[in-house]
Amino acid sequence: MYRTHTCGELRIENINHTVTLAGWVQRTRKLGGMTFVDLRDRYGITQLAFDGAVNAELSEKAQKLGREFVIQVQGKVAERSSKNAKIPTGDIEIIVGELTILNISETPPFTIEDETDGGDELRMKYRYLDLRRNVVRKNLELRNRLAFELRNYLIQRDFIETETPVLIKSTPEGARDFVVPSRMNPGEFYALPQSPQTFKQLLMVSGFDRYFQIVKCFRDEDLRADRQPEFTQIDCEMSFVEQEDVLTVFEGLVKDVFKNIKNVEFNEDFLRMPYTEAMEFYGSDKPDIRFGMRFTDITKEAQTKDFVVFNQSEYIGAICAEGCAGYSRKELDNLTDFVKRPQIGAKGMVYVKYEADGSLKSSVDKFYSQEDLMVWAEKTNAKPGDLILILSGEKAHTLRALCELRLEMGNRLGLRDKTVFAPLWVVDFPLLEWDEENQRYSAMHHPFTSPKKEDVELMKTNPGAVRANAYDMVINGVELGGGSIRIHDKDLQAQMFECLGFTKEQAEYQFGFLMNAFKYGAPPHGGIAFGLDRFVSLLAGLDSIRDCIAFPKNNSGRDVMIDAPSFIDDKQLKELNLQVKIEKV
RNA sequence: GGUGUGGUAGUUCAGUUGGUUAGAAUACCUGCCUGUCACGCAGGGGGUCGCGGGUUCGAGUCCCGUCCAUACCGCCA
Repeated sequence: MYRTHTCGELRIENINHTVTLAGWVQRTRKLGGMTFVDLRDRYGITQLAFDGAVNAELSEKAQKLGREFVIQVQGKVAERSSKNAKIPTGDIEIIVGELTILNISETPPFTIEDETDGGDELRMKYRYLDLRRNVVRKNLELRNRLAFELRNYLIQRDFIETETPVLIKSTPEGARDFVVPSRMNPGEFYALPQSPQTFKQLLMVSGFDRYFQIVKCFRDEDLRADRQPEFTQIDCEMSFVEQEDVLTVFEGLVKDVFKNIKNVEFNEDFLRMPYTEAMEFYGSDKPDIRFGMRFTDITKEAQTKDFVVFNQSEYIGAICAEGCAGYSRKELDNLTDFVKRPQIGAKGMVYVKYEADGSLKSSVDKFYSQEDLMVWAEKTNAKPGDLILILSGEKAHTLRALCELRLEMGNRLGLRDKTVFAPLWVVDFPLLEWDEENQRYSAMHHPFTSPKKEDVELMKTNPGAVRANAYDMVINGVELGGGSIRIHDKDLQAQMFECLGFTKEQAEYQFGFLMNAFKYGAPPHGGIAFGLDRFVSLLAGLDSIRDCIAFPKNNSGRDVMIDAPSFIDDKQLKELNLQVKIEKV
């Protein structure tokens, strides 16, 4: 038996017990005669004590232990003469009688501490060492807990977890597919699923009624802090439901999870915000509503004088930053530079300071009188002491820039507290969006999303105006999940493909199996999928989803630990009937 | 594909206007130390300044190119 206890469980009650522990050497402290070793495992740290006066040979052996050696000790639990209140096992130590080195270790390239000295790149290369650190392990424990709570909630409500294939068919819609060559079918490729979308719909046709799956999905697109090429979804689908039913079940799930894991209770129903409202007042389809600072459209009020910049703008929008009238020229310049960055691309920023004495001072005083400015102040609900920030230009761009400015001001004013959670549903998304590049409509959500009944007629006359039965769950500006009520009628599905510019033949080639299934009694159905990685990082307050994934990819989609992707040898290529044109390095 | 930031000891970083032998902390090694717990004290070893080219009497520092990392934009139904 390697151990009788873990390194986190011995307490004062265990005094005089003879125990065996095994773990990693966190650190040794040599004080001449006495030697102390911190022994670590997943559960904690226990101090080992060696007295040179009692057993010189054993003490010498202990002094030679290096960091991260794997050892086993047998000894007696003793009360410490000087206790350590910082750790749960701090009242006791092990007076070691036997020491076995199970494995030696090279000195690790970074310290295995909560505050490690290792940088991100190094930690990824030695991820197995990084995972020994408490902070990273705790993220994975939280992930496990979340998955448990989700399964628990869903299974209690008759959802069946069903696996769907990973080797499927490539489709041109949506994200770029990862593809896998088929050896037995020369020249043909599987694709890895971007989501199990069509399979879960087929399960509804099969009568499974309530399905879920915690499942890996794959998208071959550029990465971000919150985007990995393979990521995990909580994929769900239900039959005989309308939008309201889906929102109720999954609002319940989110509430349940927050209560059980974070002890956070949402007593009110989640806000429902139409897409158009989110765009108009937050410039985003995933607004962070932990704070206000909604946009005010002052286009009409601002186009009253000879200020050419405003007069040539399609849209002029303002936000009111409470208590910021005291901002210095330097701070305002800094904000202006922020919105002028190429990523945001505003041409400039106009400010109006509503001074404490009630006067108004702006960067456009040359053009506008106090009375003019007061109209803006009233419209934005500004009070003395507030600062009004104004951006103008082409509407969509300006809304987006204003969104960034609002979030930046939220950060500066400390309004984006990671321990506060502000959930909402964004609803009534457009069914389609115009794709400039391909000069056609594409599905905003996906091609299986149903249009609102009252908008179906518009599909022929004004497709861009059709609203969908689609919804996103957003918390703190993070799109946690999204879904829709699907099309279950083969004719409507055919019409949708037509809207997307598919020929009948293309639709048949890509999705014939689905439309075929719809011929055989498809029930009304809909569902939702949550991003598990984003969910965990939201709960843990992480900046990147990488920190809650055991073995994540870097910014270029590489696994720097195993060094993937990599070239394959000529024999493998030949079997797959593939030729690679790029020279191997 | 684009923009910004970074690359100097095992590691995290500093390095002034281009100027002597490139520093600190930490880790590592040696010695001392019987109640430490981020132990302490003394000493020591450790550098392709990412790579290539250029300017210069002289480049870690300036210029050009390139690679890598990272955040964002495009992209991600």
